[in-house]
Amino acid sequence: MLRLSKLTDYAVVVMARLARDGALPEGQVQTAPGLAQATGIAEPTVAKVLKILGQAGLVEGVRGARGGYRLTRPLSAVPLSAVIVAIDGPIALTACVDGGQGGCEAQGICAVRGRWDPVNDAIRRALSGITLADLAGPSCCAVPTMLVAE
Amino acid sequence: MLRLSKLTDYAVVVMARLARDGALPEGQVQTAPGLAQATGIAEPTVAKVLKILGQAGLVEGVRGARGGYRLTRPLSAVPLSAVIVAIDGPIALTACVDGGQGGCEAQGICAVRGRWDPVNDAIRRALSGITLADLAGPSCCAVPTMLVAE
DNA sequence: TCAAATAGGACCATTTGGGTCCCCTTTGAA
DNA sequence: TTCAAAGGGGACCCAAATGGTCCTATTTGA
Repeated sequence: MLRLSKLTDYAVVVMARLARDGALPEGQVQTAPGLAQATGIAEPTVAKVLKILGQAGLVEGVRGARGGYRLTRPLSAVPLSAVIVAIDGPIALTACVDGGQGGCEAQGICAVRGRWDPVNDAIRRALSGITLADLAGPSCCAVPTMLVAE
Repeated sequence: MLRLSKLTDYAVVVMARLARDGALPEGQVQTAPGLAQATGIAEPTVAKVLKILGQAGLVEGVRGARGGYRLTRPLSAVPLSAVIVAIDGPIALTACVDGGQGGCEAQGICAVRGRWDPVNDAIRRALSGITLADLAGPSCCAVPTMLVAE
């Protein structure tokens, strides 16, 4: 189905939510449990996503009591591809592309060897042109209408 | 990694090979075992791929002795997206998009609801602009250099 | 009449990813 | 000084999707 992982989906939702108050560096932080409740995503999962995003530098974690997370950049400065790369790894449609180094066993025969690059580039270009601000939209900062029960 | 399935990869390879002789309708057919040997892909897998491609109308199967498969269109008339859709199903990055009908349980909260469509469109556009001829290239019709041992 | 080849579906095993939990470190507040 | 709240990092388990194989029926040329 050519889908991206749920984790990536969650990451987008969490970051969109994160932009609500503590929009930028030095802004107010939000805790993982709080984000979990606000988004309806299970708390351990939110924590996991935030850890990964932190390692990628997309969010900044503040440790200790009264700690939490904040964005390091405005949503408009975060291309969707950055989130995908952070969560899912490099964008490459096939396993036999660059870096694979001996993955495909039919190298001698494969007629399309080395020709996937234009495809990958096209995908990357499409995903780089869309920012999280495009996904969140102006209505992103509206107050949440409800919280999930359980 | 945002990858497509191996089956799709196989399909591209098989179709590229299929274009070698029996390029078009009324052309010479090639058998599944023959294609398997020519591509280095396991024979049952090749058969499976060809069946799916047949159902999608991308190849035409000829039954009976001396049967086989041939392309229904030249590679230049087959967008990559057609193969992906045939094997993997509709191209949609997230599960919560059109048709999902009640998939996401956090509908009341989700800030990015209904905003993935532009992304999906961008991907579809990128994949529709590339044909199998682009992937196979002029060198596609060169004789295979070797066959895999086992 | 037989053999070759497709058509279709059922089936199993493996892998990948989703999700959870644990312990450690940090740090503000009592 | 102590405690509690929160992030950091990793290990672990389970399940769903996928890859891959096989079996049977049907078709058709020799």
